[in-house]
Amino acid sequence: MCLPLGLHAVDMTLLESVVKRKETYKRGQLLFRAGDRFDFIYAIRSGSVKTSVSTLDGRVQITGFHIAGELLGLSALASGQYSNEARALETTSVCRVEAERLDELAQKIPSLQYQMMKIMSGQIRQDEELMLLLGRRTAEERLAEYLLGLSMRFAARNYSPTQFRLTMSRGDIGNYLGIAEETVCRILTRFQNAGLIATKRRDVSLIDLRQLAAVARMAPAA
Amino acid sequence: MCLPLGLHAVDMTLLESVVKRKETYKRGQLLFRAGDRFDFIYAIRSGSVKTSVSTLDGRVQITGFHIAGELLGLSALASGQYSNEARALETTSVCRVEAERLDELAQKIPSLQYQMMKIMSGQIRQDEELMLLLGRRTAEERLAEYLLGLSMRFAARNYSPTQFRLTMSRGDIGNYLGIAEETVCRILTRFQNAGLIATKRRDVSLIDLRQLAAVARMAPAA
DNA sequence: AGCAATGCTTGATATAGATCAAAATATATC
DNA sequence: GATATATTTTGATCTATATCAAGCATTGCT
Repeated sequence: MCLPLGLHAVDMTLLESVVKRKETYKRGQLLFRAGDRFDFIYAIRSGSVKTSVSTLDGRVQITGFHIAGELLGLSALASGQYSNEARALETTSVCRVEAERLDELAQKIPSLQYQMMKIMSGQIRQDEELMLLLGRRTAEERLAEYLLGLSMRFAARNYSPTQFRLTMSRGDIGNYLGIAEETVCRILTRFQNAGLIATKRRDVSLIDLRQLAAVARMAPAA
Repeated sequence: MCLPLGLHAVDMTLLESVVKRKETYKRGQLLFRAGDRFDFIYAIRSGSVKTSVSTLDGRVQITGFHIAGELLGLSALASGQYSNEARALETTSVCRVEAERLDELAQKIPSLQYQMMKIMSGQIRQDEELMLLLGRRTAEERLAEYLLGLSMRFAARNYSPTQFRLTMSRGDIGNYLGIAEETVCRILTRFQNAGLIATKRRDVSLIDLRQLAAVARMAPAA
């Protein structure tokens, strides 16, 4: 099933009725753009997606990388328009829930709204973390934290937390972390020389999680 | 009334029953801290509040300044604990809604949950903007945008959009914008010399909104 | 298979803004 | 009302990271 919302089985069939199944996007394809009318909430089934916002003069800030089980489009609820754009990083399969039916549906399934609020609350918390990162951390800390964050998300989905493939480019990572592409490369090299990680292009192994956490100045990734 | 949620009159009386009225905080007092059990949603009646998150080693990032009509504590919903801390910048009066009664209440007033979702959705959007600011803008742009943002919020509340008092210190502003306190001062001086603003300590007048918007690289503040 | 396009890496140089230091002004305290 | 404390401002110097530049590796395309 598509939406990891912890609903009762009864509610599920109701929900199924508004979920349009299995849209697929190829690498580079847009799911939606900023300013588009709010049509759907998206849930990622497989693959990965980046979301971004931009200034009028064209500078872009990537605001998140999203993998299986995560929801997209929530910030459109307030205004009826998407505020960000979402683009597939690889072949990606999603479910979509029609926005219009969402109100109507929420009346019937109170727990749905509650779950969605929880998800949005979690999103706000995550955004606060990213602000802390962008405003207060050094480039090394950012990258170490980034790798550990990915690691934990993969772990939560029963993928290897120490070996994974980055679906985003160095440029995307740098943009997301507020540092230059070249700085990303240099620091990855530094980490590699220090024996913290091994990289080969987009494949990464985390070798010394404890020391990586020390660099990130976080608690060790339990 | 305290909560600007656009509810029906019928619902209002219900809501009143869970709203504890009129708590007041003095400058510097804490409303809640990160890690505290999630007790209340706060709505600001008057005054102003800063919210912040911190790293384990004590670095702080201010994530917002909040004025009358705004809600605090929403990000605690997901985990049952506040993720940030909130501190009064001046004498501040708030209403509090008990978190426990919120679930129960939401069942009775479907539109309440919907309104709260809209507010949270708006918060996510605002956070995205701040990320864009922290990740991609120069110090001058940040400060110009900051002043214009305040201006718009005051305008929306029928206060003067061109003359207001900053309730936060230069240090707070710098922290929020991800720049040093000294840089805030220098740039304010630069703006003043260029005839964009006038400052006297915490009192600010915006003189040339159009040019300020040009510096911020935003659309003119309609 | 071979070529083009894209993405990654490393090096050299430049700079925005941080940090350090200290004076000037305002606010709080007794 | 005087002294102490905190905030703001300005100046001098330093540094982390950006930018510019060029070569290398990989992937995709015909």
